[in-house]
Amino acid sequence: MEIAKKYSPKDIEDKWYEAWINAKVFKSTPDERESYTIVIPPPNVTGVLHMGHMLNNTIQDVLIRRARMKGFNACWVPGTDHASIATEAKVVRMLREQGIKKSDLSRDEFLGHAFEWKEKYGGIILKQLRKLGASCDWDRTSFTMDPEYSKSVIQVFVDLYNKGYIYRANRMVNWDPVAKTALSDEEVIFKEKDGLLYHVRYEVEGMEGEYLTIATTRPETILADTAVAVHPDDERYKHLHGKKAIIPIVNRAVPIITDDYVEMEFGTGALKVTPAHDVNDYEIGQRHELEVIECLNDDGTISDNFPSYKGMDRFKVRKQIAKDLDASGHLVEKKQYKNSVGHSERTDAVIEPRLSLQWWLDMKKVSGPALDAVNNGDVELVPAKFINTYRHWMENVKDWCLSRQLWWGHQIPAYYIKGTNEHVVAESAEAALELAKAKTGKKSLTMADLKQDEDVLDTWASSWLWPISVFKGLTQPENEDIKYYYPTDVLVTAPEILFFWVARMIISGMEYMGERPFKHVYLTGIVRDKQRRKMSKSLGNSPDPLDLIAENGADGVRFGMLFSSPAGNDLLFDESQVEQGRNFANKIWNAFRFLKSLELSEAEPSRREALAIEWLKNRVLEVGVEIEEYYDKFRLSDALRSIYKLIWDDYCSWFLEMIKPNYGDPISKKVLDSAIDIFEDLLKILHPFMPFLTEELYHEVRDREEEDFICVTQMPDFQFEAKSILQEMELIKEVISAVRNFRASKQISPKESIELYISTPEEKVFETYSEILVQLLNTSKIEFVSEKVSGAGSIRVKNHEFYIPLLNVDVEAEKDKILKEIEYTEGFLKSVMKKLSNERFVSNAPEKVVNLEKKKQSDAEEKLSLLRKSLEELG
RNA sequence: GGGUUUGUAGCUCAGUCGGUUCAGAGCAUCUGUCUUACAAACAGAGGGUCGCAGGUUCGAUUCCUGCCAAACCUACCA
Repeated sequence: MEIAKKYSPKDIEDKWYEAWINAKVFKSTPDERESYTIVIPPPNVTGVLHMGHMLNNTIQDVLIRRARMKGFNACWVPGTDHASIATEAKVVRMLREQGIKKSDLSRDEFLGHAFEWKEKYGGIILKQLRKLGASCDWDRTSFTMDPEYSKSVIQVFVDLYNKGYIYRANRMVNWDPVAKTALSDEEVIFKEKDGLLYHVRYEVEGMEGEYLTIATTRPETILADTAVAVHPDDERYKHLHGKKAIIPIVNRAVPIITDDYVEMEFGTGALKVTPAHDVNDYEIGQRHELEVIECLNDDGTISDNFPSYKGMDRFKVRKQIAKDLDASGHLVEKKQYKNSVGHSERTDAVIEPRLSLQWWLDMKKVSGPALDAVNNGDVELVPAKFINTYRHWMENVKDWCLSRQLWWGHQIPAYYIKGTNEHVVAESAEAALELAKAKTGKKSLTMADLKQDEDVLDTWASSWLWPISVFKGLTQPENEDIKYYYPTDVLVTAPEILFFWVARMIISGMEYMGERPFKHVYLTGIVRDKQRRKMSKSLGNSPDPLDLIAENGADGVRFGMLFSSPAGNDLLFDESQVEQGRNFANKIWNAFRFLKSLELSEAEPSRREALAIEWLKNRVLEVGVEIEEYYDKFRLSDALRSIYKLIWDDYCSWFLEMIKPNYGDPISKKVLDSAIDIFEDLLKILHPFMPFLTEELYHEVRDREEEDFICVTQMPDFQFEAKSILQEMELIKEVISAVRNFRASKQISPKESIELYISTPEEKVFETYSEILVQLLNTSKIEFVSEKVSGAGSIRVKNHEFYIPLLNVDVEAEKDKILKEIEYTEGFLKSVMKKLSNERFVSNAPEKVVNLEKKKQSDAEEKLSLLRKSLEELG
């Protein structure tokens, strides 16, 4: 049968993925083997595959496939996150397009639409992951709003509440006026923005003509000012202490207060205080018991209390008020000013600090064990440099705002008792009713007297349970799965969500399982383009992963992603790397084609063939050990690089050339069998990185049943001990390169055979390998000599000298070459001698080092005499 | 502002508990070759005062200090 000249992934990849799924090879159930577990960082249910996912999931797949082949019971749990804000926003937009307003719907109606949307469009990303070859146990696919998962989220909330860790309080929160919800600190992204710093003067009450000038970036909040603050030691303003200032526009008199928070050097040294709309002002307000006036609605427009501006958007009002202040002579100046402004992670809206009543988790109460777990290495971060960041965050952790003013999510299980200020927290309405009866002493209470909190929980307050709840560890605490799979082995995720998610999973793991949720956290880099720009939709610099796969095959893309991305380093994605992967696949394909093309003979292996096989076997062991070490350190790109070179250089460039029969000749069946055995080992080693190609070839290179999959075979055992053949072959390879180089420089065609004369103290070695030299150098004759051969060019490798007869020997060029070598060696010897004649070196340096220098000396001297002799012989 | 990390060939990165084989790899570049598995290939070659300046040492790319540059995290500077 004719085998295609080029590897064509598209015919092959879908075929094997289907075969794997049908045979359920990725399915895992607890058994007597040791488990190796990875839980996928659940992508947003709204998500589509982007390059970041590709990197992330390729890494997970490599780790899980390798574990499977190392004899572990490997389990990779896939799933999606309900992503409350992002999904709700998407559903609201979809409804709006259909002419439906969210405000016209009841909660249940809205959720009905949302679930419908989720069923229809959600989880596309999981289907896309199959194209990548992800070997997930799809039967375990989880969703953070699955009924049982939800139950565990509520269970945890109730438990934390009962422990006194969760409380409800009116505080400054990060308000997203577009999504109309509170956000946690982690959901706020600060961006440098060019803005204006307005200097505005306020008249001092009772002192006509006396003004106090403040500086602000937000003149619109003037409406809600309730004080002006100066530093207590500021001489400029001492005469104003205790007076009042009149706020322009609203003409309200507010106290002039003193507070250390004010920096004298900044702006004018006077600060307008707006407790309702600024975090610091709020704190100042608390210290001075200031009135709190709100001027903004939850959507960022001016409230009805200020009729002349009511309903205007905060940014429009800023300009309008600046104009009005200018008109009334209160605006002193406007300065260009750069400051960092908080934006919503999900909607990109400018965050409005706002006072509101929310649920909070007291992080200090729960974070201790999680900090220890990382500090003492129980949870290992890879690369380790992230430990400091983690520690810093954990040591300064702030309370977590848990509630979100949304519908899509887990509704907070708090129930308010009508006609009272009381509430109860319980896992169900029925339980809540009982609690309420007990609390109020009123047995007559009914469901109608309870009203559940309208808000839902922050998404991360459900995904922080992921490694536990995908195994139902909270709802069925003693079940087989949780006992078997928890703790998981490695979490692969992006450093961006170290606090959002990783830290919180460790917290919940320690709190609810009393044990780390994972042993290792592999933090990937960010995928950037060649110019180091982050890949993003808005920049349009991100290739579509599915297109890439279609063009180059999943194996090629996987190779491209991992070939140059050490843990923790950003990945500068370049399609040429994917091409390199595609080329590599093709190279292997062609090696396979070669193996299949040979005619067979019954001959015994020649010495050349036997040596080649023996050498390669040892080489595979040597590199295999190296690869194992890389895996242990999660250095996947180094592991891949080693495999790449092992296959391309050692197997293809050297080994196959060594055993290649003369054109038209058959090959010994025994030799081919060995070559195929080793080829299969190489396929296994490569399989985690390039699963499709290796599966295909594993089935093609020898006849196999379809279900005899490479992905569930065991890795070869790498028991390596250094053997002399490895060193000797290195020397032979070096000689071969040197002779090829010589041929190239003399423009001798590879077709033209040459004679090779060798002058060496180790004739035996060259005698042994002579057949390999003949094969790879196209020599017609190899002879050992002790004298120079006349009419020949010469080359030297270490202390071996080689002569190759030439028709025209350029004696002068030969001399030049030797002179240059002499010059270099003399210089080298001189530097060695300088060291050795240094009294302090000889007496201080370790004996080993001194001996090495002495060896360098004798080697160099030997080489010099060899060179000088050659020079003499040339005349 | 605070903290962390990084600076080695054109690019992406290894490496050094200070001392042969230490200045490396892959890609890119250049030169030959359509050599009978593979031109998506083969055979070769060139390329770096290891960011800069000091210090410690017999010896520093490797340790220390300072400087310069970059990246990331973090912070309320109106």
